[in-house]
Amino acid sequence: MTDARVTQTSEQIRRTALDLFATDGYDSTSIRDIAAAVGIRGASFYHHFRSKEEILWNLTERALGQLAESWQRAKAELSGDEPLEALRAFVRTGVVFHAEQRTEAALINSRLNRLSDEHYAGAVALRGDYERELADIVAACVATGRHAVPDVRVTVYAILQMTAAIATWYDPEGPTTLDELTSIYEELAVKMVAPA
Amino acid sequence: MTDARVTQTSEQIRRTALDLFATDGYDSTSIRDIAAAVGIRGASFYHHFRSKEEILWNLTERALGQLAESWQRAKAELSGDEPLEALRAFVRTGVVFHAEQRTEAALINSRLNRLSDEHYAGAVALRGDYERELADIVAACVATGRHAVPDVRVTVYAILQMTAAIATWYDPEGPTTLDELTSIYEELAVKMVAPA
DNA sequence: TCTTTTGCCTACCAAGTGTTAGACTAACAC
DNA sequence: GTGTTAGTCTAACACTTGGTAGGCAAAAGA
Repeated sequence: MTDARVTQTSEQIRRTALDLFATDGYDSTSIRDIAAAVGIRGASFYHHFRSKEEILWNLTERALGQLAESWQRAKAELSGDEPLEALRAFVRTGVVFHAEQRTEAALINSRLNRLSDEHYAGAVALRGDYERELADIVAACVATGRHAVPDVRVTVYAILQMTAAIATWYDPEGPTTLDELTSIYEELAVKMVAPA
Repeated sequence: MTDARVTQTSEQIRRTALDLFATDGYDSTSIRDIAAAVGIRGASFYHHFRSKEEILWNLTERALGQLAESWQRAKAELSGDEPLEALRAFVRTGVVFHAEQRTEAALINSRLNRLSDEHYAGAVALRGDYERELADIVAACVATGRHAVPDVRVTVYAILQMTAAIATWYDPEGPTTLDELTSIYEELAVKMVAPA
């Protein structure tokens, strides 16, 4: 058994654990809960993962990777270097991720501190990379002179977190479609960097 | 022992529990953890509270009450009925609350779902009242014709949640003072309702 | 003074926790 | 066929969980 191993069962465990962690929280989800939902016994879980923390990290790393990757893809498709377009694209991918991958988002937006020290540091670093992307964009917007912001750092947090919160309330069956949601958020973000 | 009872020890238990819930989470804080931090044994906790859930609800209700109350106070001091001033005041009190009462904020911004069904419903109702206050303000802004917003409901969530998130990152020792923070957020919120 | 209440204690309970040991079966490699 | 591996199982370990029973000392009320 290696870490990278991906079998049918281990993948099913991952999916199930992700769901349960997102719904009930990491602490109140037991190995036996996960195993039962997959149709095996608790002990068999340990054939696929070394510990409960390992699967948490495994899922967290994946989720952070997906978020970063979706932004990198969008970034690559960006033509020209108009920073406002980058801002729009960044917000768009953020909204889509948090609305579509709500369980993954719930994981990375909440208790990272259940991870071991190294893994926690790793997660914080990955999240920091992502945050820095937005900080650079906002700074570039301001640098054009055509936009202004009361404080770059705080504005970045505000944009990041109003986006992240989508995962906690968005309902695909609700009154707002994903398309509407992305354009609403794009507009809000653009307004936030509007000249004073 | 009644619910409303407030003694020295029970107050100390409340404070300690609030801290531990905010730091470690409700699930991973045991009655014995709380008791030990207060200097009593686990069993003595039950002299002051009927159950673990009771103290969670007790703290949650207080925190929601404090938030609502601080807004009601600010609202009462509002002169004139310029809705933009109300928006500024609402954001201001929200920022101050989430920056100063970070532990209380952490409690109400996370797992309300550990509450019993009735208490959960109560908490959601209280939060709903608070949210509706902002919704009314934003709607009033739009109604003047001098402001516009892509979508009232979503904008309300965005403002509410960028504010709530302050509790997770704000550091009083950090580079931004509370005064600066409030004016940054006021400005951001005002921009968000700027005419399109 | 006697009685009640307050506030804490020790000791316990039943259930659940993450995790390990060791055995078994089925499939695959040679 | 033989050896190895994957994947599961039962059983257990040591410990923690929320909560209870009942007792004991000090204070308060009569």
